[in-house]
Amino acid sequence: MTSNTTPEHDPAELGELERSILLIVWRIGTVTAEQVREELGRPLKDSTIRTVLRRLEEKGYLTHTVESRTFFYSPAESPQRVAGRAVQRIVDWFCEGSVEALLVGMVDSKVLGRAELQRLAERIATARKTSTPTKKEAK
Amino acid sequence: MTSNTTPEHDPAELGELERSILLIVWRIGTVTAEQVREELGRPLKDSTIRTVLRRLEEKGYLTHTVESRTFFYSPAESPQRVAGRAVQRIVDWFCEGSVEALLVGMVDSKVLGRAELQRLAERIATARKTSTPTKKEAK
DNA sequence: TTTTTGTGCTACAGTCAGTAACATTATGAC
DNA sequence: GTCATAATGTTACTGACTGTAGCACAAAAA
Repeated sequence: MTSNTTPEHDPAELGELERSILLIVWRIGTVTAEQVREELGRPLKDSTIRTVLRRLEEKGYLTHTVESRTFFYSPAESPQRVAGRAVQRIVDWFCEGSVEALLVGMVDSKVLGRAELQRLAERIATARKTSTPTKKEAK
Repeated sequence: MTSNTTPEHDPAELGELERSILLIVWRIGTVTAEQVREELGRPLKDSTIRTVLRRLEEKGYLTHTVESRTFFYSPAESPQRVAGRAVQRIVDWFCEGSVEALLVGMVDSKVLGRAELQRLAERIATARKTSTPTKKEAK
């Protein structure tokens, strides 16, 4: 089995608060704990926010840099990429690895219509690589 | 507020064992606890299996009928449908509701290639409605 | 009526997210 | 140099949920 240890973080394993905070970071781009606290509607203690930010980093969603003793957190990956992997997992678990089965399921459960699917596929297929270039490095 | 308890089960909130068992039910169609135990490789107590089956039913994944005191569990929904909703959730959470963004993300994170996407879209768009009609009743 | 077989309830340990207090340390003011 | 300030590091508690199972009870079979 070559011990395929590709734990890679697991998008669904996020709690409500974690997700809220992650969304904020994704929206704003780079933030401090204080900023996050202001953005969140809820009155949470400073340490709470920082704990969650740390956990998000441990889980691989964020990275941080230090600037004169202050932590600045940034996304480690674009939301789309995370979503993409999340979907991969769903495909593996529930569709026996078949993306097609998944797409069928999406149509089936009204997540998107057939026509829409085709239209999007078309658009994406012909799209330039200009979409969500999290990093501009060309491999 | 009218106690908006629309928990709707949450595909990602399944544990390992729960998922294993759910997969078995999906594969076989209708099973008894005993059958499940045999299918599972692991040596688990009977009560364990039944507890999990019950929880899966509570969560909405399974239903059961009783036949002369024996429980027969069946899927409440097709895996594809469940997967479809799971994806919907991902779209809502990570892609701000844009399925397109998700598809882009999938392409982006190599879950599927552009060409493949288009091919599948084509196929699905022109497919018969023959896919997984879990229930044919229209409510 | 005794045995068997299957279910109904209850429970306990482990993990994890939500939440936070308290200790520590680096900065800058005086 | 000392003190206050601001930020981080450490640790912890609670509740929910999953894995796992024991035990009492009822119905069917022997």
